[in-house]
Amino acid sequence: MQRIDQFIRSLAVEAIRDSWSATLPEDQIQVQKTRREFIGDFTIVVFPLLRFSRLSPEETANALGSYMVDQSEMLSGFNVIKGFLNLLVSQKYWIEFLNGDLRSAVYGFTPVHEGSQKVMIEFSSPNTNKPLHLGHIRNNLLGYSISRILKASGKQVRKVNLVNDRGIHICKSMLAWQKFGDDETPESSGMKGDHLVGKYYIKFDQVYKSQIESLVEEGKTRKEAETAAPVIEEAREMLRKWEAEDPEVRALWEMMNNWVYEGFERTYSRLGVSFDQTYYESQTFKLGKEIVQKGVEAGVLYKKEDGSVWADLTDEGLDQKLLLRSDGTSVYMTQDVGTAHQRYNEYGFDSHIYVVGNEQNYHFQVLSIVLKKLGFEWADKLYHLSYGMVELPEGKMKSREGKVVDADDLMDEMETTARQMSEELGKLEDYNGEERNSIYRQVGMGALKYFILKVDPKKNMTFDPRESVDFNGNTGPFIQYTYARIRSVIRKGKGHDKFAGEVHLNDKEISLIRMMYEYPDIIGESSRTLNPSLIANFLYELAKEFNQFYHDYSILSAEKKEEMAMRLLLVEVIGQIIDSGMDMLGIEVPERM
RNA sequence: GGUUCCGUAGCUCAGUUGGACAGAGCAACAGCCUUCUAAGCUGUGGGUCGCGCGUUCGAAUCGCGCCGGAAUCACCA
Repeated sequence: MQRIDQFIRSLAVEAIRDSWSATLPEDQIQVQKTRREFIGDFTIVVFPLLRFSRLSPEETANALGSYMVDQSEMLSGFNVIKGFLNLLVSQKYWIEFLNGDLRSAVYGFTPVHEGSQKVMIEFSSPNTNKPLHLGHIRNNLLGYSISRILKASGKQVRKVNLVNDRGIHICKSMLAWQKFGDDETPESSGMKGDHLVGKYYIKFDQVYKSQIESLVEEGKTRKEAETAAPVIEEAREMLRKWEAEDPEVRALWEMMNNWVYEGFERTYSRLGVSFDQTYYESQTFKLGKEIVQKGVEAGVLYKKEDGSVWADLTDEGLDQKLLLRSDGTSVYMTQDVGTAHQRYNEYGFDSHIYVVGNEQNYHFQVLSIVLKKLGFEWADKLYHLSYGMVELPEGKMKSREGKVVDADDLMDEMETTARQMSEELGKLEDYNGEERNSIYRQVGMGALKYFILKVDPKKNMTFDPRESVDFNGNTGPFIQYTYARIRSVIRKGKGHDKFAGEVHLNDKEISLIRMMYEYPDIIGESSRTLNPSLIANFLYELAKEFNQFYHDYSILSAEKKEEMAMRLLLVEVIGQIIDSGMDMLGIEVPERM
């Protein structure tokens, strides 16, 4: 069915040509939806047209309005307030739209086919020395949701994870376990593997700090003490052994990493995220060296006397960036050059998104420039989705001080709150334990996910635990509740939903249809800007509008049969959109709650 | 200091390409369940959109300059 806003644009162009002999492109016509406080569906702003009409704003709007309403039966009327022409769309159009496009289960979605654009998206990217925390949750939820949104807008999406499984930080946990662990394992301690390893990471830090203090007391400067503390020297030694593939160190490393992976797997599965492919840094950290060497030969990079390789970025307003250490080993940047190259060759992406916090803005800025310098024409296909930090009401999270919100604990807490709330309301008493638990899980996770995804990714956000467990207002459970209400009505209205199209829509009904009319644009915009919050806020508005409708009008005891059938259809498609929209946020919706 | 990002109600956040008196939720107060799920709905109060200048018929939105905050500028990742 023809998009009515497009139609309005082209009709307006026609009107302007006929009335004032001016030809202008359609995108010059400003069409917006009419604000709530005025009567109408779409509004044309006529101020920009005054130079063609050479009339007052009111006269221009009136002339345009009467021409357009005369010409088309899709428009049923208009009114003019100041320089704004408010157009009414005919009942017929909205009814056909409801009975046509909106019925489709894939309304708003663009199908993916073989030739569709290929997008690779990297997210999560955890370190294997400690469990996941709130910051990782934002990363994972964003990455996963964006992958869903891209898919919905017709992209072939490949989700990848890059696990940072090697380096000095891992050695710290390993060393502390070796020294103080007494062969403790996840089995023997009953701890989740990632938490167990994290415990030794903290243990290392405590010992390290106390050693620094002793050295400072002995008269060393803090800086000296930080490099000379015995325990850090041991960790460095362990890293050297790791690099030299010392069998003992490698065995320990593998054992502890596997504990972590098992723990991560549980956290991921609970979060509902998954990957098509997982890369491990231990397998990719040497990549990029050859490319950098070629860059030196080609003269776009330069080598210092000590053998280290650098990129000179002063042309770009930046400084020098190291790409290979003097001992010939790679740094993070080198590795990313290598993995990007490898991924492009293997997958041939049209775009590659890195979901990484804004603390790495500089890194990705440099990465693009370096790749461009090296002559890769796909350098501009890389996109850093830079999201803001998650802060607590009392300030920043500090992982070494234990001032973090642990991912697993948080999920537990959300589910517990959902359980308490539900038990208080007592709505699921005829469900068995398993069914109830499933709903507590859905609601708890829905609250958490929505709370995080409703915020614009690029902004820093404050996570207030008190606020996050509030399930009223602009929250995931509010939308889930709306869905459950809808499903309940649908179940009761079965058999009364044969809608023929002979009906008069009231303002609330039109308003709902008009909101759903926008859904494809919302998906498009959120895909273009990689911003799930647009969908979250759209769903909230829709749910709120539905709840008002639900309060003001009866569906199952509508006056006429045809009206009831229309309302059942209307409500069903609202439910479908809530379902498909929440699915893009990675949130499940319950039949009951 | 350089670069990037942010500054909207007491708090948390919306506000597509500039458009009609700046919107929600939470918190506070007052109402609405013998009727489709009250995790809902309705109402009241609450703002110099950080400040100033400029562009424009029109600026929370665009430009410049300040003020305030965040991140980053390692032979760490």
